Amino acid sequence: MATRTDAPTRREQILKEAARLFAERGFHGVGVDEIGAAVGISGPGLYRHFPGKDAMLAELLVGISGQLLTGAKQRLKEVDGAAPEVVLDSLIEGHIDFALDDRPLITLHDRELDRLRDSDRKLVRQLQRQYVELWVGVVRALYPDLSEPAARSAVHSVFGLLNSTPHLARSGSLPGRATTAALLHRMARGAFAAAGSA
Amino acid sequence: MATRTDAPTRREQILKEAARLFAERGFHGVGVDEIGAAVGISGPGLYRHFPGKDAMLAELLVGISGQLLTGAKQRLKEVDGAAPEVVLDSLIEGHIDFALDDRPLITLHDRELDRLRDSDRKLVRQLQRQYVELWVGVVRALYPDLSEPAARSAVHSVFGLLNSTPHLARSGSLPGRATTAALLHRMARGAFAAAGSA
DNA sequence: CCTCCAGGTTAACGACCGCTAACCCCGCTG
DNA sequence: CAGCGGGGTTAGCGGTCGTTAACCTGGAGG
Repeated sequence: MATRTDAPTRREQILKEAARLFAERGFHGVGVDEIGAAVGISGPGLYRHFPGKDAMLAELLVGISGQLLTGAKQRLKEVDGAAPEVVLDSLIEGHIDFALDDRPLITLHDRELDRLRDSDRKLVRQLQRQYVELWVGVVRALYPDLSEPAARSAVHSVFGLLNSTPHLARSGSLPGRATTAALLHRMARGAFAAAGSA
Repeated sequence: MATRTDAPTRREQILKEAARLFAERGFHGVGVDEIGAAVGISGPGLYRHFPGKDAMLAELLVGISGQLLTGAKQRLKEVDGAAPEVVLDSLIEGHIDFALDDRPLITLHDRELDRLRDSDRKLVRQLQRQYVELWVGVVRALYPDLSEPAARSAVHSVFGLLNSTPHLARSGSLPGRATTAALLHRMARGAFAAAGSA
């Protein structure tokens, strides 16, 4: 993992603030002036960096889906040949890291997809589908009795479980990141195990 | 359960269609004209039934939260004194029924809360909190080793799991309502069990 | 038969929002 | 030092949206 140390570019600032605002108030609920104000410039100045408001959302959603997918592929390669439990644990860990570190993006990811242009939406959906199918393969390797539709449903449901992190913030004082991550990990494993014992 | 057989009133039609549209395109993404068109009247005719667009959303969200809470209380009364497993199963069953039968409402429920007036939002949050606390009590009765914050996190996460039903529709042809419900139920139990074995 | 009202209609207003136009400033570079 | 381009600014246009105003209509009640 090549951790960035240099200062974020203006584009990156904008994307980050836009993600936060979109997650908080919805795509249509945020004006370009607010996004500009959040990075210290005002309104139309954004158009020096993006062709339009839609483009920001598109770049965010494509970026998320791509990151999730390539991260998962990377992890699959790293643990290549290991037992299915190990592979699944790695996938779960990766998803939890993402859900805990980029909550606004996780929120956007399944909330604002329909606000995209057709071509962008197709791309995002394709990336998402690949990500899901990757999980489905691993889950079925671990629980061969699970039918493919059932495995797919189970994967989607576990995503729902892991992506609940934004709600955890609001509720009572989460007891430290590591503890929360461990709890989520256990629950995901437990959910899959229960799904597998048809 | 007193099942309704009489025709739905116009108000109810409007609420139903508004829920569907809000879930599909977001509160700000739907115009009053579209809501009107969905029930066969046009635009400002809605104002004979609601004081404004916000009021529709408010009534929907308050309604959902209230229904979930009173339904759960009802179930608690029905199985009063039973073993904790039985009580939890009943809660899970109720939530799954709701998630499968009223997907648009489930979607709205955690997506558009911030679009409400302060007073309405407070009310909804209070109802939601009561619902959560009711679950937390049952979960902790069944898994006494679980700390209260952990139990609360677990409950929120299982809600995320159960509320993933809208995503199941999009993906592959869910194999019948009963099968899906059974799968979700098993997974929820498995997730709680895994959370409980700290 | 007249009245009235619930429940519609269309027209239009005012606010807001995304985006463009026109202009400006400043730090490079030849 | 001239020029120029990246990255800002403000003013304003065009369209959309929520809401109100004014008007209409069919059926129930006295």
